[in-house]
Amino acid sequence: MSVTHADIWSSYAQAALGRAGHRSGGARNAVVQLLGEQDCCLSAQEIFDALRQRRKRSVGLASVYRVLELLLSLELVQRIDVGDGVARYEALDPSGHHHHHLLCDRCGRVMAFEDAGLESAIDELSARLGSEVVRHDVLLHGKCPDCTATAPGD
Amino acid sequence: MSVTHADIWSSYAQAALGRAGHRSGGARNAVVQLLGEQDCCLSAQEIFDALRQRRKRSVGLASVYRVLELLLSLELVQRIDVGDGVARYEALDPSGHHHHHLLCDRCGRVMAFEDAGLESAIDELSARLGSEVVRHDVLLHGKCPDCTATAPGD
DNA sequence: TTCTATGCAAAATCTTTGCAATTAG
DNA sequence: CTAATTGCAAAGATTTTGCATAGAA
Repeated sequence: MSVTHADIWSSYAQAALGRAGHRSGGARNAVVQLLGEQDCCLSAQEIFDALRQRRKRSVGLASVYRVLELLLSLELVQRIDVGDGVARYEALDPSGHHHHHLLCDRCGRVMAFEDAGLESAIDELSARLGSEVVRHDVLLHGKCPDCTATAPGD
Repeated sequence: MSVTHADIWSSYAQAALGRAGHRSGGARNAVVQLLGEQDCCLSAQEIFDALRQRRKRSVGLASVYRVLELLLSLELVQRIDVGDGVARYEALDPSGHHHHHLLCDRCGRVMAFEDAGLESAIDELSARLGSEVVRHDVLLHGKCPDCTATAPGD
């Protein structure tokens, strides 16, 4: 089996956790592994459900939240809020490479996309504002490609 | 007294509510009036507190939430989520003119800003994606001008 | 008069915290 | 052996809902 993208982030995260003085543990390893495998964000409940399916001994939901909080504090993951009252989390690429999100108002799906033009516009904007900007999130509301095809117009 | 910007949005919102078949009521009028006066977003609790101060008879927090839900469904307001677990709301300008938000990670303040370059980058992006994009939110994380001046670097 | 709007209280959600037991180093 | 990690249950916080009353048209 080859080294996957998932493994790369997981190893990176585990190393950062170790460097920060944290011990290893079953629940945290499982969450880190799962997050590394994702293409887009997951809620704590979704992580809990996914881990419950793949592991014998269940992971506590509280542990999921605690792991996410820890990963957030080390800036290993990012919190995404699409406005439905549920926080979602996704791995942060240490290279700074990142994507943004499209929320489909019809089917509720959250999709990732990238755009170089957007990045440079935000870079210029950051320079213009009298503020130190360390991160940015762009959320588009609309219809995903599937829903656009299925129900064009509205 | 002149016609303020606040009055313009309030009248517009009241007209839209009437057109949609809703009756007038004290709580809703107060929320609409308050939202019209704001330059940036407010949480339900902030709206509740502000109205409690200015009115004799208190407005129920549940009513605030119900009014906000109604205004959202008529697309008269927009919901903003900066990731602290509290939803914020602000009036939507019917002309489409809008701003975005900077969350100060140091003092927690949310500020509004506008940027034409950002808007055109998003317009081009929308055209490129195979999706109908109806709205977009940009959230910057960093330090507001005050905090940048007070505590540069970190 | 009729039906919406409102306030209060209870319920539902999502998230955090307390604590005892487990487990890594 | 020592201290961090974990799971469960309880507590918190935010938002929604039920219901009886007040109020608009």
